[in-house]
Amino acid sequence: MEVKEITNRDVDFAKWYTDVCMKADLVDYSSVKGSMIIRPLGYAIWEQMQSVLDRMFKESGHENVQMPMFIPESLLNVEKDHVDGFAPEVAWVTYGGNEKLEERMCVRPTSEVLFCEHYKKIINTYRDLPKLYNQWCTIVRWEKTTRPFLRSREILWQEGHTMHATEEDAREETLRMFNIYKKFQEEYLALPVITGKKTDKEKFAGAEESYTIEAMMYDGYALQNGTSHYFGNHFAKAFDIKFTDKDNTLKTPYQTSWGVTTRMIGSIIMTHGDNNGLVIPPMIAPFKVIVIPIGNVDDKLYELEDSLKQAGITYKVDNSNKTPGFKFADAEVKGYPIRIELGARDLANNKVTLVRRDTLEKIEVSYEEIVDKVNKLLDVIQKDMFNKAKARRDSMIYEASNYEEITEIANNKSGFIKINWCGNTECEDKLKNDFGIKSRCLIEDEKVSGPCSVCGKEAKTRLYIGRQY
RNA sequence: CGGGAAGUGGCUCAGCUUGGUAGAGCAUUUGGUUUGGGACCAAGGGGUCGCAGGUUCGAAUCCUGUCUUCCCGACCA
Repeated sequence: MEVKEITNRDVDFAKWYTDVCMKADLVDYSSVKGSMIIRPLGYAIWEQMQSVLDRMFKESGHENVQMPMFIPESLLNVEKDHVDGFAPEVAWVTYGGNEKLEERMCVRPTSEVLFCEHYKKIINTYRDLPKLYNQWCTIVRWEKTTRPFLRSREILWQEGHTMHATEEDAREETLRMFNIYKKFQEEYLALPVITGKKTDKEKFAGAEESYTIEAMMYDGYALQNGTSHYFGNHFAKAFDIKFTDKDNTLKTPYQTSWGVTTRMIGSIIMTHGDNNGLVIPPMIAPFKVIVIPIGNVDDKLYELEDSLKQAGITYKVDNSNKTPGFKFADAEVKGYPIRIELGARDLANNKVTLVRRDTLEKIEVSYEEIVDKVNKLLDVIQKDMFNKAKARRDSMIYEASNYEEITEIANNKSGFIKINWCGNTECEDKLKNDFGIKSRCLIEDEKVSGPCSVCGKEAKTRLYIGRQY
């Protein structure tokens, strides 16, 4: 075991990020570009995310299924916008063994068409609706530039695909899942996310409306952390999915899809991490506590383990023969929310030392009150992490009412900018060409006052813009 | 996919210019001493130099191709 130096976060943020991924043992590279090996700690974090989200999905009536990983070319081609959006980045299978396939198949980049093909078979009457399916799987998108968790070719995710009898139901579902994502990321991941509708230019290929969860990283860049799409009945029409409604007429159902990926792990790293390494929010931490025995304290250690188990607090013990200093540093790199220093010297006075990972504050408590203090501290850490991230995010949101102001901010600051927008794609293109800045999402709860901050024509809406990963 | 940099024990790197058959630190193993912020002593093990061709009597070193990683850009979750 080795704990290595981490690049300073403020000197080289990109390198710092990679260092944390590698040195906290979250991932490793494989021999295939963009296909990451997710190591035990990284995967354990994903499993935590999965278990919470899966419960939320099931509580809201969804069922898990598993779809094939291959999509015949002709099936992918059924919906035009969809193909156009994904064709450039799909991987193709052309041989089965030694035989060339009659029709090539892509490895799913997303599974809309597979669900539609299946829904066509199983949806006949309004009694079959809604269909609320989800699957946990991997998808493949042949990205050119890849980075651990942020952009890979093989992506571990969850995709929900639902069919509804009415537009209202489908729209409601789109927002329901959008809100579940938002709640999950705020409450569990301690990410102060910005949420809203995507502009037409930025919405999902084939969708009528896309809602996005945008997190702001430490460096002010945005990371799109989840999306929920309302499809209307585009796909249903393209796939000729029909059902007999109560009024005995044939109708086309309405569809949604929504997904989040292991990219959320990247968000946690880049939002909460510091120069000592990873900081995992307690609610999602696979192990809430790391116990570091110092000297011979075996009796008390077994006792402590029993109390932690009884209290349902997940923990690890570092029993290696490294020096305490080494173990402290290692515990910090890996981001355990609380470290318990169980030392002979403290115990002689009936004390132990708790150390918060988020603030590195050391707290002396009596041996008897450990479990109680740990439980309270976990709550405090979770809240403090959210508030700290929110304060930082808020301090990096700017306002611009005209193009000079946008230019000034874009050239000198990092973060999101709120602007007025006329609704034309040309203005988005201009921002992208001039500054590499893209629309994040519409701001629907703010009134427009003044002209479009880009072109000066009449503004229709408020808009968040910002650079992204 | 364009521009740049780099691939040598597990890790970080030296050696390459001027070809002669691989070296350091850390990690690791064993024994011992240690233990409250990245321990110490001693003795070991481990690589044919990303991969594939080529030049040569001889290639880590020169040439070509390719793969991977990092940075910048374009594209995208």
